Amino acid sequence: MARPPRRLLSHGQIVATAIRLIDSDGLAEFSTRKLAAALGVRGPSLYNYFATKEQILDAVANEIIAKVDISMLGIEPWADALRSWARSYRASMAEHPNLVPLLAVGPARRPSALAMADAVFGALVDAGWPRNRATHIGALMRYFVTGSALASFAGSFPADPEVYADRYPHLDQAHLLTAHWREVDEGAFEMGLSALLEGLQHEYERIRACRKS
Amino acid sequence: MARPPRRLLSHGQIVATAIRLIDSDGLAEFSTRKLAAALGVRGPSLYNYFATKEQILDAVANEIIAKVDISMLGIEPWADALRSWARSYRASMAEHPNLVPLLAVGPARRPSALAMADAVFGALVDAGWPRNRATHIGALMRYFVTGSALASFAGSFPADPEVYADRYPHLDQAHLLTAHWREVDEGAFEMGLSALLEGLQHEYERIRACRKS
DNA sequence: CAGAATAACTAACAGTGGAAGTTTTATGGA
DNA sequence: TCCATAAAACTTCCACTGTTAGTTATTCTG
Repeated sequence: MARPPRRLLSHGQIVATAIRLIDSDGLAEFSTRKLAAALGVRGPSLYNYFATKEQILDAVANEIIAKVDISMLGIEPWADALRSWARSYRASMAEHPNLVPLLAVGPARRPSALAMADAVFGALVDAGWPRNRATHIGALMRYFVTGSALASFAGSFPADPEVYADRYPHLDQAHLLTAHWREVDEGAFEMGLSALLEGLQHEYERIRACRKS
Repeated sequence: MARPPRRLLSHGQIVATAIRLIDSDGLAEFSTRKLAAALGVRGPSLYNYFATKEQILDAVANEIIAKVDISMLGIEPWADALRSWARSYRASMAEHPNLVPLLAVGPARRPSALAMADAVFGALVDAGWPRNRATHIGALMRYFVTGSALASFAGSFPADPEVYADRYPHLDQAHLLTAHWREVDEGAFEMGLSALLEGLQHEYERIRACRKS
């Protein structure tokens, strides 16, 4: 086929199909040829739209992060806002577990990730956090949220009781974890989020007390 | 070359060389042929020692986690022990940033990771935490530590000030982050760790208060 | 001392990301 | 209206990947 009457593809279409393929088959199975086939086209045609496979994946990551709700930042009190944002952030990644490894490598030059970092940092500074502390909080929240989305904790334990016998005396019930991994992961996330925010709240009050004196 | 007088390789040697290669060239560049070449051997010979590339990487992950210090667990007070363990855990991964993605996917069947989970869980239960709470704490600590090791927060911001102009008003200083990424990441980790442990300490006291009444 | 197991090898497979060059179409300027 | 150019698909090709199959020579075992 030579040049068709009209463009057969679009950036948005390619990204959407890539997300669908990665969701269903995993990141390791994802290739440019399979993506092209799913779009009804041959492999190299994709290079008319993206220069490299990496750029396609970058656009995918950008798309996912763009769906994180950041509207509460700067509006609700900082700790409440941080809690809601963290939940939305985690939920967005949990919808696409296969591409969390992509999302975990940082803002890079992705607009949506930079916009999110900007909103978080701005909300914290406006709330009275010193700038260096606000930077730390942005970082540590990302650590926690991406860590919690990256891989299931509960689901990664072997379901076979034999594994634990004798060798790991405290893990005698661990083989039951896989059955409830969703609740365990969610519970751990919520417990960690509450602990983190409680600790930060105390630090905030200590800093305010110092300022006033 | 036919069968040599003596085995040319060993599991330990293969794993050590794999770690060296991944540290220097990255996970994406790592291939069985390159590993074999570094060992003075042709590609398929590795399959006399490991059934798949994945098993080699699994052995690599096991080796790294085996170096995490867990000796304080069950000896020091639980919160102190958790702090020291988390630092050692993070330090072990930070020495090999290129293979953190491997380590992040959970205990699987790796002996060293299961031993670590066993020690953490045991220490918490012995300290009086309810078992389901101890499970959550083990999970959320792993979330935070792997998240903090997975990718530099500070180092992932573009160093080019142009990127931030106008679009991201609060990030006007973000281009300076890359220069100090080590301190920023370390500071964020320590701040998060302290906040997390402070929050958990409060929760612990609340639970103890309930028990006594 | 015969034969089995071992540990290296070469050759080959299907699949990968990507580059080069080809062909046809749409479009903008004279 | 005609033509040059750029666009967007194509085919072909390359080096590389993980892995399997089959070969060969050596060592170990009965």
